[in-house]
Amino acid sequence: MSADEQHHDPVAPAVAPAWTGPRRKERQPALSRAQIVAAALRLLDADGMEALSMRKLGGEMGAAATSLYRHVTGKDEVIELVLDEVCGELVVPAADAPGDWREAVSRSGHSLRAMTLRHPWVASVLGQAGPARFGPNLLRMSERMLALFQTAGFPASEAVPAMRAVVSYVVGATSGEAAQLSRTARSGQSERSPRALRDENFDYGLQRILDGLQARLARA
Amino acid sequence: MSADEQHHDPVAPAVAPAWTGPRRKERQPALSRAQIVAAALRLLDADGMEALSMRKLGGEMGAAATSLYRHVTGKDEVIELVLDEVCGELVVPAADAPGDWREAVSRSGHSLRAMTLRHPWVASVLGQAGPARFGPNLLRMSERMLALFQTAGFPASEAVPAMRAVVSYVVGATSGEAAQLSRTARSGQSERSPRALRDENFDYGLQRILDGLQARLARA
DNA sequence: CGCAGGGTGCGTACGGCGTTCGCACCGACC
DNA sequence: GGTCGGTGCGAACGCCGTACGCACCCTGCG
Repeated sequence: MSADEQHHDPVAPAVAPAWTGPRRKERQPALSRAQIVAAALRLLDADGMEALSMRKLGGEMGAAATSLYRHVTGKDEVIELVLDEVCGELVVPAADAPGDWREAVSRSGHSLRAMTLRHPWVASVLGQAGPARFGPNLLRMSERMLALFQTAGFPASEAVPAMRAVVSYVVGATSGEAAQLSRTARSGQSERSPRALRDENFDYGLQRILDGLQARLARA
Repeated sequence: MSADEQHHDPVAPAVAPAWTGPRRKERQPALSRAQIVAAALRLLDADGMEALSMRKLGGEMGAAATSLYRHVTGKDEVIELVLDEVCGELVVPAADAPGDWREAVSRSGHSLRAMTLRHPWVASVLGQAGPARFGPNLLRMSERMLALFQTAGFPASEAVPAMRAVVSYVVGATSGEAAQLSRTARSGQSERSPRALRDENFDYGLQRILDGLQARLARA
């Protein structure tokens, strides 16, 4: 897993040497996997899912669409890679003391929501088909979150459903928010409901779920 | 709503009368809004979201793609209409006695999940962008469900977030299920987790949310 | 120093998509 | 019988994802 970890600067044009001079055209410096992911992320964040096409993605880095296929199997893989990239922004506390689980899960849920609202296209990916295969970042976050429930004391048969309850709520709630957000963004007008109220409503549901899970845990 | 209920056979060439004889081609019998919705539903249920194109939809009823635009503004409207059509399958109990709210909400949640699993493409619509405008069926169901929370005794400021909590969970959980389901269906192999276990896991999360909401209600 | 060979960019092309436009035709109404 | 609104549709436009093969460059070897 995790092929290359270069990643320093995806745009740096092989800086200094005058080179032999590119004969035919401005030869692209690299066009690597990492650069493709960075460019795709730029397009997605700027204009959403429908703005991501292989042609535009190539254009974003001054290359032709078909060149991308040397580095990536297809559009699906690009989306998988970008999704895993932004999953690196997630913050899931480590499972230390059993007593901290509620606060830790709450923070994780808010972190997932915040990431999705920063990158509203994530909702389309998560809500629609879900990732076919989990990337390393997403996998790591899932395992960390599951550990939270396990060390909290949930029996083996309940840890997974409990985690799924929280994640499903966050994904469902945030998908709706992101859709509404990008719709108002497209139509230009200002938000209908202020941010503070949306935050509050989200937290209301999350706390009710945690209440239910906590009660269940106490009864064992 | 529900313009005409002909529908007998979308290919039948206006059976009995010799007619004057269709001069140029086999003239289609009607091609109405209701027929378009029915044909779209057939395609979607059979082969999922990616199988719905205006050309295939036309072909399904023996017509050209462009003919559809006489009855429908575009593909988006087709999807809106079909979504609202299946929302007619939802069962949301009426808000009678305040004490029945938990059972009623639970039934509503299961009904939404069952409908979505019967029509897995619904998850793509709900999870991705959500309906831009609510159709009459969806609107009616939303109002009925909100009434459930209001008569249960939730204060005005909490009824909406409480409902959203339940609906968000159901949508999020079911999207994941539907995606996994259609993925295994496409790849041909049998289901990885048996139906009974999936039902159980879904109900676990739903009951925890209801526990949390019930506790909140009791504290007021 | 020359040359083979693999990696890489890209032009072309194919099939499909949503949608627009103008023409041809039908039934109904005056 | 003539007109006129409604309707189906062929052609076309500009997108899309992707397969294929050619041209080029860099590298490593003799």
